[in-house]
Amino acid sequence: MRTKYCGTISADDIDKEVVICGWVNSRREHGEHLAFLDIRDHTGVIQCVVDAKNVFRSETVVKIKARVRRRPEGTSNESLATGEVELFDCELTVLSEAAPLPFAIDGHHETDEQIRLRYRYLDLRRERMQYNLRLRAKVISAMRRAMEEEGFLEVETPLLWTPTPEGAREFAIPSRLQPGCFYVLPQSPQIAKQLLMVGGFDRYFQVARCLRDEDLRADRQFEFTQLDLEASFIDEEDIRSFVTKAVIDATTAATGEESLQDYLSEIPIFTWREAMERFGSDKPDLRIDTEIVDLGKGLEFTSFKAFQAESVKGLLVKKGACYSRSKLDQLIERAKALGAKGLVWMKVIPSSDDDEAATAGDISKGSKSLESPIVKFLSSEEVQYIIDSTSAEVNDLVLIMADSWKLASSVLGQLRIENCPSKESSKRFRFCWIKDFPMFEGLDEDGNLIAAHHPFTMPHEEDMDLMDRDPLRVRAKSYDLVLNGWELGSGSIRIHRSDIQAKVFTALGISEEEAEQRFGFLLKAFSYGAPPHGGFAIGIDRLVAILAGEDTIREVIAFPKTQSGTDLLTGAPKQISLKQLRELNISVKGK
RNA sequence: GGACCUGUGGUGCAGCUCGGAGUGCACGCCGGCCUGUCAAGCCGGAGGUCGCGGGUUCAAAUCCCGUCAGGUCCGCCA
Repeated sequence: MRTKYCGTISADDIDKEVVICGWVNSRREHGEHLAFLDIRDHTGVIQCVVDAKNVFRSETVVKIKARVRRRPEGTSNESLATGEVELFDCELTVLSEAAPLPFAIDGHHETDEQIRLRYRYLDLRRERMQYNLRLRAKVISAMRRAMEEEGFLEVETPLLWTPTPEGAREFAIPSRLQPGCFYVLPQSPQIAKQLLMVGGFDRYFQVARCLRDEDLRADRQFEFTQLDLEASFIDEEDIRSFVTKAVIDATTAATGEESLQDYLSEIPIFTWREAMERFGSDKPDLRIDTEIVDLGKGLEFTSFKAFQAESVKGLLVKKGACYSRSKLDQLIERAKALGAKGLVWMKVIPSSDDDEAATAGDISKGSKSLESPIVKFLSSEEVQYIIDSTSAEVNDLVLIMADSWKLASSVLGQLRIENCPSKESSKRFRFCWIKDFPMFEGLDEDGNLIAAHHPFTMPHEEDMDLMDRDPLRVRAKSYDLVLNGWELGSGSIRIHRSDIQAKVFTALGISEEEAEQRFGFLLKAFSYGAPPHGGFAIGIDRLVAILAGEDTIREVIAFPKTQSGTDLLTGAPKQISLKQLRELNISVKGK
């Protein structure tokens, strides 16, 4: 039907006849005998010279047979890739007329997301979505290639799976042939891929759709896509190297910048404990340089009651001394909203000769003064210690929290993200690994431990003896991949020995009968010779969103749902007919 | 389940604090003019349940209550 894409026509085509197809992007009329139509396809735009009777409304789909010529002297358009040439002698066929559009395709102003989603097919025509979805395809393609180069085999697993009540809420699918019974859509192919390991496919991967019936967020949809992988006879480092290759290849393919390889290939690894200590988060944003500082040592014997806590930590806010009193009050409120009892601030200001404020105390060397509601409760050594530990300079602000280790860390970690500037640098993509997560998160109402991951995660061998004595200190052989403060994926080495599995089930308060009922088929599979194995899953939507510079994964999904789980384009979810319900043996209660 | 933000011709915004006639800007749409524009330009026109419901008031886009939709977040997401 066509011989050329619009955006690819160049001076090389001058005097040639071409046939193009596309949408009317814009038109400029100059009277009866001269008008310009810009025709657009996904490659770009080309100007066609026509007469007025061949002018059609924007977004009309046309086919144009025409000749290419150099534009007349002085009329070329340098801001257009095809701006040197134009089509003339146009034989124009209207393939499909367009009604006036609800919003403009050319993105000169933002359109409300609600309207974009209602007319998603129009939104998809826009450059932003064209770019994002093509970027997504590049990323997935690069990942597939990376996995295949490492000897991984792509295997599909069922969407209609069995309920394994744990973790995320599942979507249930009623069975027509087995009345009253349900399949569920998989939260992830976790168990299926472990069965593939038992089945001897020792390197598996899949671009897998996962489904979780949980509340939606900017980085969470009901359905999302993972690069899911699992391998046998490997250790943690092997998994990290497979995943590293996949994400670096994907990033390089997406950006086209080979130069990124150098810093990307050295992904730092933090233990969970270390990440919490230094960044106050298990998904630290490394684009922010500032780290949380432990002040426990120098304040060990402080007489200031509020600082007599399990943990005292400080956060330096560069140039923060200019914060107003109300801004500081907001910070304290924010800390309280995050669960803190309080927050102490300390401004470092230039010392002045007529310094007489009751709240200000001189520190040594005379160049710095402090302004803080609590400085009078601290010794000058303690104050100096805080200044030195945080490397605070004149015009900086120090935030200090005394609380439990976990709370002090996580609250300052959140304040770090909200108040400390991230560095503008060439290192746009800051990956890191977090490993050695705690095996258990805490206790539930019944006093049972709560698994931090799924119950098949292998504990560290050297922590096995803690399982009975101090289970909360047991570290798991699990690892997360983090990019710019987003959790990109996680994985673990799995338990393949029944004695360890039994211990973990016991710790979690899962009885033998219950384990048998929930995962019996998996445990049975493990009894017939299961290889040591482990794996990982990378959130592709999140990765692509970050690579595309988007704030939500909806921008990299063709047809996403709203926060309340509806599809504004189709109107789903909808009621189904009584006939359908009868076939499924389902009756619906009124609201 | 909870907190906060948004909702004004087809689109994007202003108007809301301090109530006074649906007032304004840009784009689009319709008609006219225009032979080198390129987000063309010029002239004219049409287009509104100010999300919806209630309340306060002589008077509500504006203040109050409720509700719906969209978003951000908490809870939730092994």
